Amino acid sequence: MLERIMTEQRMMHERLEKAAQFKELGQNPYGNSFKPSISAAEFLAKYADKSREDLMGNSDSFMLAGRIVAARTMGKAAFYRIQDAGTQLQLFMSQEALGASYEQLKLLDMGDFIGVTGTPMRTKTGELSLHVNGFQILTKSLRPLPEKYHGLSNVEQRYRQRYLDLIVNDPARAIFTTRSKIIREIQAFLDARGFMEVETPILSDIAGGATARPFMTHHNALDEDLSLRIATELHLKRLVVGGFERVYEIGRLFRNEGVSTRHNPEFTTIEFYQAYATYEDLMALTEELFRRLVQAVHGKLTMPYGEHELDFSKPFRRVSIARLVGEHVGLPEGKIVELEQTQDFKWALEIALGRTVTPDTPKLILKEHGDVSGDAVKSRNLALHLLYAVFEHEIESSLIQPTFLLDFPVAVSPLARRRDSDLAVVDRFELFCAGMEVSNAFSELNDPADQRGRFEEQAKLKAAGNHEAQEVDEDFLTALEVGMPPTAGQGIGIDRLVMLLTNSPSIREVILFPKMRAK
RNA sequence: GGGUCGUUAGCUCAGCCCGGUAGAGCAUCGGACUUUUAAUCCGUUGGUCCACGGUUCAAAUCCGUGACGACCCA
Repeated sequence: MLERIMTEQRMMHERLEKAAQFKELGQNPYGNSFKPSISAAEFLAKYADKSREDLMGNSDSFMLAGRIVAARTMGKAAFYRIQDAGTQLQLFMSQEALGASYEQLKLLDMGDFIGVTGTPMRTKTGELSLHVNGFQILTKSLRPLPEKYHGLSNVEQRYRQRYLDLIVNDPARAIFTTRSKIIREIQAFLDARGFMEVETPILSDIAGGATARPFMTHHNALDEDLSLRIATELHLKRLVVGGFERVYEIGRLFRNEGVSTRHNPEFTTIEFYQAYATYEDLMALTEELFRRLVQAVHGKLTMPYGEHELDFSKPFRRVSIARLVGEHVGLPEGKIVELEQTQDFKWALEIALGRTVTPDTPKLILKEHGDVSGDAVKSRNLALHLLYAVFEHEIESSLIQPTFLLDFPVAVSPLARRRDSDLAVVDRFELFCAGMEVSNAFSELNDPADQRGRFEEQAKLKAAGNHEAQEVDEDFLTALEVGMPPTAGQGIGIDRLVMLLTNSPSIREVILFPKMRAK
């Protein structure tokens, strides 16, 4: 009968049998009464500098627990290896020390959790180990672990059964401990500067604060359609209106778009807002923050990403969109300066043709702006929008070293403050590293009339079929009418930041449970 | 949304071109072994070859469709 059933089921059957045998011996295979007296990491640290001779006859007794990840039986002695919170410890089990219970080793399998008592020792080859004089089953594992040498490399299974990945793949585990550390560093950095961490709604009447298509849902009792937030921006700014002058939120956002190595439908950002600050203040703050993070993760101010070496030690480059495009198409310096100041959208169009993501992108941008003739600000806004499209398609991915991108057109910045000296441009920057946008910041728009106009522009786009455009958020406008102090705000994509700092090529490597198609 | 590649034992993979009884290593199970490090040695079990359809005397293999995944592009 047993011969006919599948391997894994047969293994499970065998392991259930062993669990039953433990019960017969009076040991609960899912008991909960074992209290370790030391962790594996602490144990190893405690005796790290003790030699084999030092430890001979040592009678310090410890209780440790962990999952069995290796077992080598040599007859009357055996070497086991347990993993406790990511640290592995070798156990020396001998018939001499264990007596009759040595036979019960046969009831153990890879993956079981056991509790052991024993004394420190060093083996012939010098490995610090625990000389075990007693053990008990803590949790019987019924399913086999991945293969010990090749481990688990099937990417799909690594993501779907992340717990297996975490058990057997140390680098995967390290990414998530680093992720946690990065978030803690950011919190400490902001807390030390008087910021307060807050939580704002995920369920929104209107999904605003970003250009993205939201997920829709419905509240039954209220019979209301709701969307999941696509940004935390508008709520955080309401809090600045309310007098919390330095706030931040680390939170999950949801955007109903494609899945790729850089996009997961739910992802984490931090947004922070500081009253009486400008985007220039935030550039200085950002440099400081990124240096601190790189230092905390790598212990120095340079770090690898893919084939590149990123250097955070020098002041980050600050450069306008127009200058990068001018350089990209090979304009002489004089012309670049001219392009940075340009109101000549026909010139910009000439440059943009054939250099955008689709051939008709420039056409669509022209259409969006309508007739701008005779209006210097509108013409300049359009020109810079066209150049921005070139940047996105041809230049963005080549910004390897930390670079602040400046002089965004109003058209692509519906929530940012206009520059006093240049009304087509907003006081905004984006930070790029390793070809990725990792941060976006600006002096906030707090003029309710201007904000209403920008919302209305967005609403027009939405009505014309752009699912990513925003709606007019009357409640937010009311808040601005009450009055928001001059403020600067910044958003940082935590997932991309972690990708950057852990040299991970895919966002799925830094999200514990990335979205996979339902099976 | 498009292109390329992939899906075979619990895991890691061969086999596919060129159709002919389903393979290896690890894991499992049994045995030997008191200092191993992917322990070793002897033996053993284990399969809806992603699914469906087609071609054929015969399909893991050739063809088609679909599912899922990875990467690249949008």
